[in-house]
Amino acid sequence: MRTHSYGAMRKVSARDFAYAEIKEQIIKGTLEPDSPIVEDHLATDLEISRTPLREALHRLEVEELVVRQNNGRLKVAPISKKEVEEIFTVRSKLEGIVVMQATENATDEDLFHLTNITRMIKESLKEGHRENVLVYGSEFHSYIYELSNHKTAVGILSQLNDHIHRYRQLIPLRNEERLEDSYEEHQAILNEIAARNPGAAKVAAQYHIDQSLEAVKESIEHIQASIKKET
Amino acid sequence: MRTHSYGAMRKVSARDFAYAEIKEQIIKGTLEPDSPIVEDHLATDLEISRTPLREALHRLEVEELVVRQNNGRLKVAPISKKEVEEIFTVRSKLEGIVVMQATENATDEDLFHLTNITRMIKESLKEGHRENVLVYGSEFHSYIYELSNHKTAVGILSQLNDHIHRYRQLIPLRNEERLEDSYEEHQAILNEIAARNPGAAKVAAQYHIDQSLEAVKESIEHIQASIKKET
DNA sequence: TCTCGTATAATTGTATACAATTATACGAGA
DNA sequence: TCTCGTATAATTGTATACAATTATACGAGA
Repeated sequence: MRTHSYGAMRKVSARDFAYAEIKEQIIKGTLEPDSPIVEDHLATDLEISRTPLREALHRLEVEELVVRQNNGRLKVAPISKKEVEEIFTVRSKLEGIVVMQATENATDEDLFHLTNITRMIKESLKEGHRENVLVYGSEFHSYIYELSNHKTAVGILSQLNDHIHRYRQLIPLRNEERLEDSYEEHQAILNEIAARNPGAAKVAAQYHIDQSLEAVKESIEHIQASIKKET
Repeated sequence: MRTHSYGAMRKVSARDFAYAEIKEQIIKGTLEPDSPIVEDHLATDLEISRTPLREALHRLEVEELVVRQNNGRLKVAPISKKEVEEIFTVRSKLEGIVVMQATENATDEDLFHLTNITRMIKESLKEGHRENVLVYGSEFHSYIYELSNHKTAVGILSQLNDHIHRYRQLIPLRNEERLEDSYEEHQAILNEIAARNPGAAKVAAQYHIDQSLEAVKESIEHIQASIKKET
């Protein structure tokens, strides 16, 4: 097994290493949708034995990034328009819950931090650093997740976001203005949190997710031929 | 490994057998909250080897029915009031989504079936078969899950419901009238589905879940001393 | 050439052995 | 008696061997 040795870094188990590695490859698209997974090959690639690998694969199967076929073999999960819609629908509601809680828990310090992140998004936009816009956008959401202190919703959101990140990689956004709209939506969420208005913050958060879904759907429709229809 | 042999029954893997068995024991309370889990003992009990057992335990860990301690050993997940509240909050939103979809998909036949289930709940109530009230109540929800055709939400709901069932086992309901109120709420959901009113059905479903939470919270407060506070 | 059957290879599922880690028992010394 | 240290036992993590299942290759017969 490949070992990194960053000073006193906590040694990670072969299982967790495999889980993280395979998940990343699926999200990045290195492992393409529908491509077959053979335990022995993957174990050799990752330089671990099949025992911890199987535990990692089983988890990915439960999380539906990997699916089992009728013949008992695994493959990388296919993508489907219906699944994207479902994921965003659920995500919208959960982000609503989480933002509402975060609004109630936010201290002035937290507001300051969120304001800074939002400013970074704006500047990245202005300077055309599209990559950074996404990075700070994720940071904005993550910070709100932490603030919410809602372990159940956040746990589910993390899983859903893995899937969403994969779709983002696989389906290039068509609408060039989406990033700017998205910034405005973040700003709106922040404003409502700052105004200590949980209900309005919830609405703003849900609007943000719903708009993201619309953008993704539009992109999907453009390349629909290559996307397998929901089974 | 214990094998059942119901005719041409599909042979289940040791892993899935262990998963189902342990989960049931946790939900039923046979395996009590916080009790330690030792792989070797459990493997011996279930008459399987540690390899498939570990895969099952890992899944239960991801689903948070089992938690890992700092020393690397597993124990049955503790229960906490905060967790119940979180689970019900999320469940409320997801049931809303699912009932709304179900309303849109329901055929007259489906309505007929739901009406029958509801009637069974009513009769079980009248005859004092409290056990059956819960059974048909679950059936009511399951049928709506199927109707919704919303794989993502239903998958999450199933996991949440495992936790809820455990709380139900561990925390006896205090409010004797809850079952009757619950029946009325099912009836209300059914009425809105029959009226083909997705929005109203959603509201009715969420009200139902929110009321269930209130009942559970009331019961918890009564035995609070024995319940570990959220960490 | 095409279809089918069968031998062979590939793959998954499970048990087990062993190394690494952590807990426990217990005696020495105060 | 109490505390600490150390030997021993218990436990987890991983690799590997093998059995069971499934896919593949390939030749015989039409």
